[in-house]
Amino acid sequence: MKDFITIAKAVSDETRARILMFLGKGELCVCQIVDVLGLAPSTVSKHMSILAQTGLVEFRKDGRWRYYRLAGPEASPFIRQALEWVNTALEGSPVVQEDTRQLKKVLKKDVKALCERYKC
Amino acid sequence: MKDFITIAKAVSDETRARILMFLGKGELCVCQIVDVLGLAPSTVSKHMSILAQTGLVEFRKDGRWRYYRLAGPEASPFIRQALEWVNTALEGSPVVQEDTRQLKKVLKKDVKALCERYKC
DNA sequence: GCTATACTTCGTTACGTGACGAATTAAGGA
DNA sequence: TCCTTAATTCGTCACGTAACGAAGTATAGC
Repeated sequence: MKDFITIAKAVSDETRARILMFLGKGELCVCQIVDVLGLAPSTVSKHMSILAQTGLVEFRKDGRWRYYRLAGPEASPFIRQALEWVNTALEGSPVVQEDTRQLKKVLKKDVKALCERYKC
Repeated sequence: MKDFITIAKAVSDETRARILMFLGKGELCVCQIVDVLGLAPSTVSKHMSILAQTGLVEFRKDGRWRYYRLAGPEASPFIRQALEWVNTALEGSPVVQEDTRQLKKVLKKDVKALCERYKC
């Protein structure tokens, strides 16, 4: 029960649902996610740690970067079911479409260029 | 998106998830649900109105009683998918099993007898 | 080692939400 | 008509949570 509630709460935040949708297109580092969402890095980091703790996403470290991706086929069936539900419910949603557009822009940028935000 | 978040939030409360599980056994009036959960009628009423507003449950009025049931086949596909997800995730859960036991006791009682609570 | 930088953790603030009892509404029955 | 009662609505309180910036951690490059 506890696991279910944790996953359901993780999914029921709009920002996290958006992240799950555009993360379906491929793995991203935190600074790319920050750029798509337009939120503070600390906020995004918190969201990613919540998603990772539930098992909905996984990550790999590469130097200073941390790349997040959706949980793979080895994840528990009901994690998979949750991801499928989110996907079914949200594909075609205007918010998700706009995020997809934004993601394309972000992917064109050099990863290094993204980090100018930290120089402020 | 908004609909999805509303439904996900509705489902991500433990009390409401429990209600959805034992409501699968058949329709119940509010006072029966109150008796299974052991919560205040006002609290249960609020939960039911949240569930009804999302479309996860429906109700019919019969005199002073209001009978709630799970959404039927005519509900939107992704409401159905949500209910299936909850069911898959929670069937066999100890909390749900205990509620099922409690429900059996409640169903043995006369509906009138349940309402003694209001006389206190 | 030092600096820069990608990310996380911490502390604060504002807002959302679940619990309850009291008051209100609606429907039977005397 | 008045009373009882099933259920809801309202007001309040405590707690959870999402946002941010500041501070801390870890890794790459000089």
